[in-house]
Amino acid sequence: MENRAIAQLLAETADLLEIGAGDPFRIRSYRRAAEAVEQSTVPLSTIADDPKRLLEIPGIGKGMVANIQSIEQHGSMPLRDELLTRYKPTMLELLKLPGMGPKTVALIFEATGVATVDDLAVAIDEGRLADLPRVGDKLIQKLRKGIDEYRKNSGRFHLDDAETAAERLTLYLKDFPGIESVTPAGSLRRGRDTVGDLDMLVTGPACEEDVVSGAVDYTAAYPPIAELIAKGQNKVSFRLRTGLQIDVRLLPRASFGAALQYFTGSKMHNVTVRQRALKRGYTLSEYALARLDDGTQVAAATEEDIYRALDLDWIPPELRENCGEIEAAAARTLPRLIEEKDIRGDVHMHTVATDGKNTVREMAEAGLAHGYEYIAITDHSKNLAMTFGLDDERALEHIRNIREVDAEMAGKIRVFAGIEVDILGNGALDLSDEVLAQMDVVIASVHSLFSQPREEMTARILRAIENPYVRILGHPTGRKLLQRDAYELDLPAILKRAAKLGVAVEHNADPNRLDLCDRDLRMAKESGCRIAINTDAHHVSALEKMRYGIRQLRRAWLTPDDVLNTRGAKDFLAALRPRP
DNA sequence: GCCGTTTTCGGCCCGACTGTTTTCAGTCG
Repeated sequence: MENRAIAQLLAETADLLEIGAGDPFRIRSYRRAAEAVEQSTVPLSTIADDPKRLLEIPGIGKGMVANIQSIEQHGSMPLRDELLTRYKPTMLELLKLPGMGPKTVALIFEATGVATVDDLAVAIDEGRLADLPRVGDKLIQKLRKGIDEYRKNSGRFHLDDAETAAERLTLYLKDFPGIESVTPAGSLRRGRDTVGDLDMLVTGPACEEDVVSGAVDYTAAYPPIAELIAKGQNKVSFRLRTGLQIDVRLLPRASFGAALQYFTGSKMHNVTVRQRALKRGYTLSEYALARLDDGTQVAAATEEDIYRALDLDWIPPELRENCGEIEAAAARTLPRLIEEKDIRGDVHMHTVATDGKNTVREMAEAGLAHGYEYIAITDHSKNLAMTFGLDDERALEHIRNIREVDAEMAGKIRVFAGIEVDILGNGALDLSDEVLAQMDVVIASVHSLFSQPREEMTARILRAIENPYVRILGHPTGRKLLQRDAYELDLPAILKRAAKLGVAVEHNADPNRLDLCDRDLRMAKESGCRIAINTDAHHVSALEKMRYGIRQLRRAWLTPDDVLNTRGAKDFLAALRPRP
């Protein structure tokens, strides 16, 4: 079974335990184990009969080894089976409704037998919840609304959309006298590939305790608010029409570092940091790190102060997932993560020759303006007819055009001639080897392979990268975030073969693709694969999207050495698979 | 159920807000 499926079963068990009012610490163990399994780069099915290796994973103990083995053998485990005799798996979707926690799910289920979202809607309409303790009109209205929302959207948002919403809100808030800074925290700051809601921290003289109510009122009056969810002393929560929920906290300057640390998370990172604080005789909250005995503040103004007081190096937000970053910060061995300024070339982009919006020259000038030393023009090949893809003849003409621009731009930026060549149904490529031989950069991309069985698609890709002219594998997972059309591929097998052949894998920085998630990127690195990041730009403005992809690389702990296009033009080409 | 610079038992993070209470439980992040 896939790691993701195993993790799903463990997380499900945690939810069921919670509905059954099980031991909270036991529940946490199941959650932690689910996360550990999900994040593991080793397919657990390959080591399920090796308890020693399973136990090496933090969060997996003896009990979980038995659970994982049972899942591998029977597709479930005793505890889950037992819980499912009492509860129904569909009850788990009820937990996703705002206002519905495990206690309420259990209460409603026991009183009315409601176990699905649809049942709940009917029960509300029939007034069957009216007599339940702790279920008043307000909660029923909230649930009714939550059901509508639940049916409408998936509830997560692309990074760029979240960032745009954050920027707009920032402009509004900064107009208020005494608000000095507005900072996104939460999963946006950690650079998750999608964000569920937006946490915004606001500080300045207007956020001091005695005057903050003015700024709170001003925040709650933000015109685009579609629904005000909560408004308290220093917190405002609301939803925009798009469905994006935003939580705004207004905090005094003196505790800003503690607040930023606290609200950046992740949850597990915070739990571990606070445990460390306790061991050292401190307690950590969103207001300060303080001594346990007399409450004296030790650090609060900046994140650096807080981490330092706990004998830790400052930890980049992208690493704060409790995946070893705290141990590394204690040992002073955090890596120097890759940054956007390390990238010296963008090596996948399109022009008017196919479905791009700008000319070769315009793309080159945009690359130059971006500070790049080189770009690669990689238009589509003919099989993607809807993009007016290039056949052999047009491809050769396109190369001549690119070489001309390259010559004109000499001394300023290099322009490589390339192609994004389509993989056909039998795994062959749709341009001749003679033409591919002329290209500096040949990207074989996983297109037009929808709804094929996993083995079939994997086999096609493996065959395609055997072609000696292929230097980069494009869209290696075919993933499109928030859509269901991602290919199900045997990624470990593909990465292993690509590493062997010297074929690099691309990481597409477009925020609705982000082809490789952080775990995939770690897997690529561990497989010995080379990685190239690019924007797949169809327009000059798309070069800006590089920053979103960089955050995924950072989340995977990658350094400049791990990424090919941190090298200069010559070294970049030399690091690709040698041409025949 | 996991874990160990107060180890094989006894711990396990912290606070705000809401709605339903008449002193607080449940949810959320």
